[in-house]
Amino acid sequence: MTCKIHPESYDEIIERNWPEGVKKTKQRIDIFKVLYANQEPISAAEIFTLLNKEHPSEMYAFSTIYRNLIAFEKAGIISKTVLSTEENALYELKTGKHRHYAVCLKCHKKIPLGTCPLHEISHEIAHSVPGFEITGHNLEVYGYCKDCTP
Amino acid sequence: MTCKIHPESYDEIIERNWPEGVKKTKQRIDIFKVLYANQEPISAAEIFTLLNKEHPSEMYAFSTIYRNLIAFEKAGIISKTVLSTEENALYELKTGKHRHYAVCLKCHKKIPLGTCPLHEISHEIAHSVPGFEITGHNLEVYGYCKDCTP
DNA sequence: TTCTAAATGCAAATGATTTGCATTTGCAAT
DNA sequence: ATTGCAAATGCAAATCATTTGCATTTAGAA
Repeated sequence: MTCKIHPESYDEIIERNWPEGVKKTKQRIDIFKVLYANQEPISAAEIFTLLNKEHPSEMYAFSTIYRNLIAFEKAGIISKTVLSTEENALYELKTGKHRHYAVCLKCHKKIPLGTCPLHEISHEIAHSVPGFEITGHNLEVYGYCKDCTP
Repeated sequence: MTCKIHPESYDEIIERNWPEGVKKTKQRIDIFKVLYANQEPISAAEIFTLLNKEHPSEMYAFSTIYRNLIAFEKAGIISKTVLSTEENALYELKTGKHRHYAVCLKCHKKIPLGTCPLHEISHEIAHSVPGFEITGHNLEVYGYCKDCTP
């Protein structure tokens, strides 16, 4: 949570959230910034476009972006999501609690569900597949957002 | 439901389930049979392998399989599922009610959940994204099946 | 400042899925 | 049954997201 009286600089934010054992490079810092600035999960292609638009002189290679997204994911600070309604995988900084989205089929906006609706019924789900050890789940709600109601 | 006294032949099953306006070809019928015989959702690659193993003399092209899966999906008799834990899209004949699976991360077995756990809480979900018109959802539970518990 | 393992950029490889096109086939009208 | 034509097929080539190999650059420890 940003504080109005002592606003955090990116340097401070990065300092405080940087994962242990991950070398700080210009590219990684810039990818982190894009993820931090984006309130929605974002694709590698979008990160690529943003970075190369923002820094027209430099080059941020696709492979670098993918490799670093994998590095961040392994380090545990971002999560990767694959949605059946999106052609690309999406990445976002972890917020502590896992999150699901309502995805607009038209404009592709992603609206976070306030809470995980499965949390309260996790016992029943576990009960319905006896002998199966559940380690996680994915949920994707789709339809049309307020601006795109057909 | 198959009847023991008058077991249905594939011909009868196909006759009764064939979608309106879809031309019957050898390849389509064989793809249908594979889908019908499989209790689990199956990938295009698996269908390809099964068909070409079963009919070594003929050739079932990948493109034909994909095109016909699309045709069946458009005709409304199969559903396509994209799981974040599987590299290929999966297809299955529709059973009337939609279904979700617990997917084993090791052996990739898919165990159907008895009921959709979201059905009973659909109001709350809808309520949590006001103004959003929900048209569907995907749910994927993953972990380790009884034979693969680590 | 020096050194080395790790990170980068680029181009080429991958792997699932799609598409173009020439040939074949289902099936409706004869 | 035969014919005709739109639709379906097989094949190869194209896509498109993602990954990988390799020569070069760079972060950061010594």
